[in-house]
Amino acid sequence: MKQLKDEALELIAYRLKMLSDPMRLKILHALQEGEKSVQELVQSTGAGQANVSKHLSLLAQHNIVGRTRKGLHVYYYITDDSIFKICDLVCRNMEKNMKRYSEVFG
Amino acid sequence: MKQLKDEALELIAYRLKMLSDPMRLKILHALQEGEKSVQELVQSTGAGQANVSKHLSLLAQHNIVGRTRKGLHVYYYITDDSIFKICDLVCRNMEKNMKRYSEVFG
DNA sequence: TAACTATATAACTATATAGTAATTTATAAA
DNA sequence: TTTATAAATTACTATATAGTTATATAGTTA
Repeated sequence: MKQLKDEALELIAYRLKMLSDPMRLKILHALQEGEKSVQELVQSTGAGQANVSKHLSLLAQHNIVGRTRKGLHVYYYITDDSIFKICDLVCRNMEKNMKRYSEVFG
Repeated sequence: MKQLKDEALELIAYRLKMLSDPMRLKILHALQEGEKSVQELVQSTGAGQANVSKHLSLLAQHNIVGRTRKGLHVYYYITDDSIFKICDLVCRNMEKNMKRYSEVFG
């Protein structure tokens, strides 16, 4: 087993924290279709513009998304696909738990 | 692409939140060696007893760890191995970013 | 029973952060 | 230039939670 230093654990935790917010996941899920402007994301998520911008800034800082300006619009796109693998893992495990739960309790 | 409902995103986020804390990761990492008592975890993590207990309760609520009492001691063990796959994914991606960073900035 | 040990819980403090409203910055077009 | 629009930032509020101290609970042994 690999011995992880405290510092490494902090980095991992900090990165996972990026993914542990429903609105950020919603944004990332929307970006899975392809790059989108902030406005488009505001519409598709139903969140406020400032809020979406802030989340996107965070995600960009962590190299989870990238940005390109095209005229007035700034388009964001996903640069780290591992996000979706992580979500899949979580989903599969939740399903497994549900299944076990229903087996035990009928 | 699978369309995820808001509720599903909240569940995923809530679960990932469990993994987005350094101390919890430290505890889980220690448990990777095998089941451990609260006391042992207090020692190996250097955290306070109440703090460790609280984190373990949270992890147990989310079916990430299980517990067995043996006399005075309560032993915790991991029930959800996907945690480590998730951490591996995060680690690998951080390495990739580091590499890219050093390529760009020397 | 009483005394002791391990764990859990309650109450509290301090901190982090999601969301919002208002403002600023950046770009485009009239 | 002025006007308009998109995005980012600032300042603020409200909430959640990590950590701590003190206490309660659960189990063991004398």
